[in-house]
Order: sequence, then structure tokens, then C-alpha cells
Amino acid sequence: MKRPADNPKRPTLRQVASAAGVSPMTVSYTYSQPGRVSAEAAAKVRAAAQKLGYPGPHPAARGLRRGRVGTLGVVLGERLSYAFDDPQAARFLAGVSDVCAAEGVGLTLVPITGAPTDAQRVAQAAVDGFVVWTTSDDDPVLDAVAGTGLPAVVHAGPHGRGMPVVGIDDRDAAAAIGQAAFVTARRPIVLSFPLDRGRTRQLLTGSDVVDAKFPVTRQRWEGFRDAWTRAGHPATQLRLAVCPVNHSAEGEAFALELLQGAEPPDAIAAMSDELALGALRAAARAGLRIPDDLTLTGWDDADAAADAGLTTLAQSLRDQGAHCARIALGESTDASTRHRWHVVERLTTRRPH
Amino acid sequence: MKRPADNPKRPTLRQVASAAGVSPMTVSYTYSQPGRVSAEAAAKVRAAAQKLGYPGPHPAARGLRRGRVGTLGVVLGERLSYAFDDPQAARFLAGVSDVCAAEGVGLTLVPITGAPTDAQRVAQAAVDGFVVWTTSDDDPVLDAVAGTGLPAVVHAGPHGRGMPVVGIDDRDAAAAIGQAAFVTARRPIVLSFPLDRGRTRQLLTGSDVVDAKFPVTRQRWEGFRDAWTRAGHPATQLRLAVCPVNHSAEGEAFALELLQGAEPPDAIAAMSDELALGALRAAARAGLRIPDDLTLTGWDDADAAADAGLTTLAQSLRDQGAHCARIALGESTDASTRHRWHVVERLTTRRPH
DNA sequence: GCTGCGTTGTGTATCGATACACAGATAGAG
DNA sequence: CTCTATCTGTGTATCGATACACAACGCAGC
Repeated sequence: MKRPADNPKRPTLRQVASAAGVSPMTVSYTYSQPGRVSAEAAAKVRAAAQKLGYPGPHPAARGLRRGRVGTLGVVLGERLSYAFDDPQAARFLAGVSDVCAAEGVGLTLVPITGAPTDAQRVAQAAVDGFVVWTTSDDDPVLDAVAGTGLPAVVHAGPHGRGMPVVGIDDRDAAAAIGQAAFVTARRPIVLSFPLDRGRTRQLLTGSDVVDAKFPVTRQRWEGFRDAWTRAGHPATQLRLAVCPVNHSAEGEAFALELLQGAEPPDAIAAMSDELALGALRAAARAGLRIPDDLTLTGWDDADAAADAGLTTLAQSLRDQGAHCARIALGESTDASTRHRWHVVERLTTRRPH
Repeated sequence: MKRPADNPKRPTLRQVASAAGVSPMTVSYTYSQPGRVSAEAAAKVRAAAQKLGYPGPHPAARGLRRGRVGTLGVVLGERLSYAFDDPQAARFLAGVSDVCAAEGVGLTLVPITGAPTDAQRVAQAAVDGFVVWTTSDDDPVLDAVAGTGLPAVVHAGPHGRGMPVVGIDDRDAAAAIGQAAFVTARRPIVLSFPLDRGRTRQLLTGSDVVDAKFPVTRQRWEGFRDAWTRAGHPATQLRLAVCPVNHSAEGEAFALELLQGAEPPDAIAAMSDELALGALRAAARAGLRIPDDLTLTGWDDADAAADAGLTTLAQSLRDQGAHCARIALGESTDASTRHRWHVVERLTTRRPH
């Protein structure tokens, strides 16, 4: 049962004005520029507003007239609750929300479902700018965002469409963490994010063409491969285990399957701490010693990674979120894919020698 | 540098209409009720829209005219990033967002900072309804929400102001988990949320008046006290350790202080898993055996609680979030504070005998 | 007494779309 | 051949506020 109408009807600014015996503009100024009206007039307005139960200017009307609605849109190329389920997204959004709070601007998560109506939902979102979370090259919501003409920024996502991109150099970073992961490896595996929005679980060998539609996945894969080949090994030895979702349970299941398979890996470089921590549990179940039988690396340096002693790649998604928010609010225009990162070596990798 | 204006200017529906050689209403219908126009006319409209770069009807204008903007407001009585920092809030919001996604409605986090302008921000939020997360009896944003006249619901928060409340019976639940926590206790302590928005860290004994402004804190405290007195002990023996924030680090610090203090507790009932897990680490640092030297309970049954073997009180915040969303969207009117909960006994408590 | 300036109040046009009622066309029924 | 029902297109009033320009007023300075 859709709400038919507000009942009792909300009073308008004009009604408050006539009840207070002043002009509409005086009421408007009372709310938007209190210094613009005399104390006397303001008192009359407040009394009338109180009496009629006027909650202040209607947000949609104000938004229409002013051209700004006071909220920042965030588009996740995923179902909506992903924002709260995925720790990485949550960290990023915490950074976005820090800036929003400081600016007094709301944060609107645009409802994405994967259906073709997503583009419409983007176009219909009443926001002042967009932040797009990591997505694939061919995601149609990117065009929808660009089409609005509002300030927009993409996090670690595809370049192009005139939108600035914020993030780190994933390829360089992957090469660095890969070096730590593969020190003594002979049968390494990369535990990966999905390649495209199809999200199929699969095991690829280096000889297969890896044509990932997600730039993040693609760049990290390239970086891991760089690390492997620079160590003098043939690229074809490096395998890629693609997990359809970024959950530790998924990482655990796939890692266990691999560890119990014909050619068990002796090194696993994961694209996230969640996948790595899942793999860590799988290793425990398989009775392996870390890092002797298996070396393991994660990505992002989540709290749980520190607790588990996981070697990982640290970056501040929170800072990147804040940076994105400032751009999308039109406060800054200089994007950067050179955010800082560093390798945190803990107990799941070995030093050379 | 605030964005001065969209450049190039966004075309209007009227311009599209004249470019397509049709009336504005035909364009409007093409977007809102595609079945209402002939295929021929729709094609002309789409061509013109494409040519002019028209992204669809202006959201604020549409919202004003229709009386709905297509987004649900969420008010957290905390700074905005709390939504992503606190695991309980995140679970709840995941439930809210599930419903929003299904309905094609956005989710707007209203920017709360603790400043007196918060009420204005609520009034200025362009949303179709409000969900208010657990707050204190005297929180001014409650009045602001009620004043909008929009459908609204409070989660586990104060009753009154004509707003429905959704949650569990915290007092009963606390009595149940308290019973498990206090089986063999002689010096029990409740590790608590803040009492009021002042958020001071303090240790209260049962003889002090506990006048918590947060209904959740108050009701859980009462329930824990019920459990203790029903076991035949004087209420004055039960102490209340108030943590200013719901973080495991805070729980750890305070618990360690208590465990190393003059009258170390032999049972700790925490109001959240975060606080309990912090206390668990403190116990480890103090060299205590669990549950022999110290029994411990949490609240919410987070993933980490299961991993740690923590006895806890399970409830589905996700379901409660979904329920709240349905009410705030006007789809349902029957609130309930009788959501289900149950005690999950694991390794940090002892069975009687 | 006149000019110039800061303060405070007001009227009007406008932001961009949609609800509603109505009109013309087409088609099927009797 | 008329009458009703369905489909498609249009004109107008309206949603509720704010930008802007202007007017009235008091007052200082010369």
C-alpha cells in the first residue's frame, strides 16, 4: 500500500507567510539567511511556523529552485547491501561519508540491482554528484552517470567517458606484493576477483588469455605476472583462480579444492584479505604449515589481517573515498591514481634466503 | 570552489519536446509510462533526447511534482561514517538496503554531526521516509523527523512522538543472556554502551542510580539486573562499566583495567560482541582461563563471535532493518518490538553444575 | 537639505516536470 | 450507418520554493 498523501497536508511557505503577516520571501530568508531579516520579523515567522507545524522549506522544491539537493550519490556496481557486506567497500564509504558529514551533505546509495533499469535509476537519482565504486569497463551505469552531466569520479575503475579516476597503481602494487608472495614458490596461484560481471568460478592457466573486464582485476593480474616473470619464470606457470564473490568462505572453498587437487599450490597471492583469510583457513584444514608449506598474501590490510599475521598490501581506501567525495562535490578537480600503498610483511611469507 | 552551474546546461523536457515535434506530455509519458505513447512517437522522442544529450526528467522537478523522490532517509544518532564503522549498524543497514534495492529506492544517510544544526539537516533531507537508528530519549533529531510528517520508524529507540518502534524485548533478552553469564559469578560486571549522549567512561555500582538516556542501554541493564537478583543476589553487587564507544579496543582497555583492579570481575556480560571480544583479549593478556576464571558473554552473534567461541545473544538486525524499511516506505504499518532472539551458548560460559 | 549607504521587506518570474481533463482518430459491435 | 470503447496526443494549471531587482526607511556626513 503506497502512501497516498501526507495527511494532514504539509503547510507551505506561503501559508506560513500569510499567517505571520509577512511576505513569502521573508519566510524564505528566515530559513536560508537568518541575518537577512529583523529579529522581530523572524520571531513572527517562527511563531507562525510553530503554530502551523511547518517543518521548513520543502526539500524537493528548494532543490529544484537552487539546483542543488544537498546529497552525494554513490553507485556500487553491485546490489545495494554490498555497501555494508564488503569490508573494503565499507572502508571506502567511511571515507566518503567523512567528507559528506563535514560538508553537511547527505550520502545516497543508488539502488543498483544488475537489471537493465539500473541506468534509469542513476538518471533519476536526486543528487549533486556521483562517486562510482570500482566496476567493469562495460558497465552501463558509467554511461548513465556521465550522461547526467554532474560532477563524477570513478574509484579504481575504468578510465574514459571524461570521468576522473582515483586509486593506486594496482599493477605496480601487485608486482610488489607478488614478489613477497612468490619468493620460494614453484607452483603459485593468484586468488582473484571476478573477471567480468558474469562472475563465474574458474581456474585459468597463464597460457589462457586473461581478458578481465574489471580494470582492478586485470591490473593486479598483470602485476602478479610481472613479479613472477621478473623472477625468471615462464608466465604460463602462474595460474589464476577466479572467485565469483569476494567472501572468505568462497576463498576457503576454492583454496581447499586447489590444495587438495592434483597440483597443489605452494604460494597463494590473493586480491583481498577476505580471500586470503579464507585460504588461510583452508590451509589449516589441509594441515599445512605457513609459511613453510604455503606462502600467502592478502590485499588491503584489514584489521583481521593484522590479527592473523597476514602479509598484505596496505592502502588507505578511506583516504581514497574522501578524495573521491571532494571531487564529486566539485571541491577539487585533481584526480590521482597515485595514492600511496606499501607491503606489510608479516608471518605468512618468507624473506629471501 | 562550489560548482557554479552545469556546463553545458542540461536540456529540459520542453526542449526535447520541441526538437522531437511533440508536446511535452508525450516526452514525459515516454519516460514515465512508455505504454502510453505510440512506438512512433517514442522513437522520435528518443532520437531527440539522444541528439540533445537529455538524460531524462530532472529528479528534483519530478520529485516536487510527484511528491516522492525515490529515496529513503536513514538517521544515525552518530557521525555519518558510523554507518560503516560499526558492525551492528552495518548489519542493520544491510537489511534496510535489501528492501530499498527491491523497491528501486535509494538509501540516503542523513548527515548527522552532533551539532545543533542536525535538526535542520533532517528537515532539509529530500527523502520519502525515515528510519532512525537507536538513539537517546532526548535526541532532538527525533522531533525533527516527527515534524516532517513523513512515514518514520525508530529502531530499538525511544517510544513516543507517534513513531512506531521496531526491535526486540531487550530487557527479557538481557535477563536470558545474563543468566548464562552469571551462573557461577560472584563479582559480575556489565560492560555497557554509553548511558547518554555525553559518552563518559565510568564505573557504576548497583547502588548508584542508573538513569540511562539510551533505551537500549537502560533496558539491557535492567535485564541483566533481573538475572542477577533472580539468582538471589543483591542488586548492589552488580557493577556497570560504561564504555563511551562501541569498539573492541575500548572494551579491551576497560576490561583490562577492571581485571587488574582491586575487585576483578569473574563474569563480564557485554552489550555487544565488539566489547566482549575486546574483553576476551584483555583476559588473555591477564592470563585468565575462560570460562574457568572468567565467564563472558556478548550480544548480536557477529561472525567474529562464532570464530571466537563466544556465548552471545543472537538477533537478526538484518531482518529488523528490512522491517523498518518497509514501514518507512509506507508499505507496512505494524511495528513490533517482539523480534526473535535466542541465546547461543558456546565456550565462554559454563552450564549450571 | 541633500546625497549616499546600509538595512529590511516585497512582487514577480522562474526552476522543470507531471496530473488531469479533454479531443481526435480508429475500430468493433449492433 | 451510428454508437461506444480504446488509443494517442495535447494544453494548462500546479507542485513549493528562491533569485533578483527594487522600494522604503533611517541615519551619517557635509
